[in-house]
Amino acid sequence: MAHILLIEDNEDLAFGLRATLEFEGYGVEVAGDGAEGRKLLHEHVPDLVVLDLMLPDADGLTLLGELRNEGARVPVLVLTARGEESDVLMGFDRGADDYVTKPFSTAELLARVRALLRRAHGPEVADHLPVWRFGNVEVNPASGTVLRDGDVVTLAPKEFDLLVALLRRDGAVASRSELLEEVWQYANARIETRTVDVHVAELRRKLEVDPADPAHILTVRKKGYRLRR
Amino acid sequence: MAHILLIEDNEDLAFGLRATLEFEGYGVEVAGDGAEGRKLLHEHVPDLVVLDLMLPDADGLTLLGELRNEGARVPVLVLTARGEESDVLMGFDRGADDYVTKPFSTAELLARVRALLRRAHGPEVADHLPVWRFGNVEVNPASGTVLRDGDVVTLAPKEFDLLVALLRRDGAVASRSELLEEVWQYANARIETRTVDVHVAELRRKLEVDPADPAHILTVRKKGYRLRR
DNA sequence: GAGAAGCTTACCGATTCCGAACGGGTGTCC
DNA sequence: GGACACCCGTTCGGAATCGGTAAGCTTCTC
Repeated sequence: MAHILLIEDNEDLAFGLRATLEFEGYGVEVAGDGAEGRKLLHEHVPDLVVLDLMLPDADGLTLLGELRNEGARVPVLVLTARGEESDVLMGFDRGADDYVTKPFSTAELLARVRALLRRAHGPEVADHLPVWRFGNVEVNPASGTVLRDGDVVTLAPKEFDLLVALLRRDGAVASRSELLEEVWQYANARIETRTVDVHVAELRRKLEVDPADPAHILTVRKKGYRLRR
Repeated sequence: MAHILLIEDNEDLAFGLRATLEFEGYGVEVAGDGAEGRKLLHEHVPDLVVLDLMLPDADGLTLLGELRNEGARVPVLVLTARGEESDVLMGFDRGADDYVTKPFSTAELLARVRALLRRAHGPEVADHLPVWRFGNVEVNPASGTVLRDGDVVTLAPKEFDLLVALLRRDGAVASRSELLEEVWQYANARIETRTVDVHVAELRRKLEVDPADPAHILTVRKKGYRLRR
């Protein structure tokens, strides 16, 4: 999993970007100002830095200059407001690898993130784990997040593991004992428990349009459960 | 295709297991004793080993111990007779990944084979089950679904298992007692029940164009039933 | 100590199963 | 060809099984 350090003082924007990047399967750390960013950079070098130039304290350009003076080769993607072209040029001078001007689309940002990661690390880092979709649900195994109609759905850990176990079957039936072994780490499970059923019910409640008549999380009588895309 | 090495000294059982596994789409090699198993293991490392603990010569446990001492990481599924739990525990000590106790059902063995392969190689190796067709019917054992003219047909569990049992015969006749043992797990089936007939009738009703004059699910008088593709 | 997560229990409705019974079909023997 | 024995198809209803779910308990975390 590729790790991204996001240095952004606007809390709302930081929150949204973190969610977006995490959902795409990146590990994300957020720094609220230049000082914190500097600290995190020295703790753990990420695979990519997303840096807002308009920071309150030290300001992003200074940080960028420091980084390059220290010889750090981590790719940096700069966020800047439109009409600050002088800033942008200065950013390139000091070693930014790419930039996007606000307001930008999520798709554009992600495309540039992927491009930078691929340039720096090759496709294996940029093209991370797949995102699974079924119906109106998107599941991101790398970040552990699930979206339904674009909204985050909170799943308990076991629920998430169960969902992934079903997804990994790619439509094949998963028996209760297989699931108990895979998700619950039971050894050689004989089924005298309804645990799986109860958790499946909770998944349906959270993810199905009509939990009583599920369209995707299906029961195969006498055999187990399977997930239809 | 996943390759399985079967180490089993009972010829009848070995024959049956080989047929079952091959029919499921696995490549199967059979060793009749521990020495031969050792030889085949060194010639070509399989994706999975199915090992009967009760071998005549060296005995399975020794072989298993040797395997692990050599650092081989191939998953091993152990077959053992019921009531040999001490053997089983020793098996786990020496590195068996799972076990089934005899007598076991075909379905259970296959489920555990799939589970082990999935654990070791991921779903792409485990779940490449074939789809069977006859007439306008398509049977997908992985997802437990049956299509007729492209539409889903709902089969009861016993009906589905019966259909699979007939398909497994690949056109050969299956006697009522064989079917009772395979699908119904009757011990030594004497036929004083019409159960098989009733379920065959239901299959015909759901799958045949003209149930009264079946084109595929055929009666062989005095012998049993067979499925013509 | 409040809340969340996870598991078990218990109950209900629905499906499935299977024996019993009957009737139709088939082969055989005279 | 006719009668008979046997084999198979089919229907039916009670009983067993299976899965959904609510409720409550325990454990763990913050």
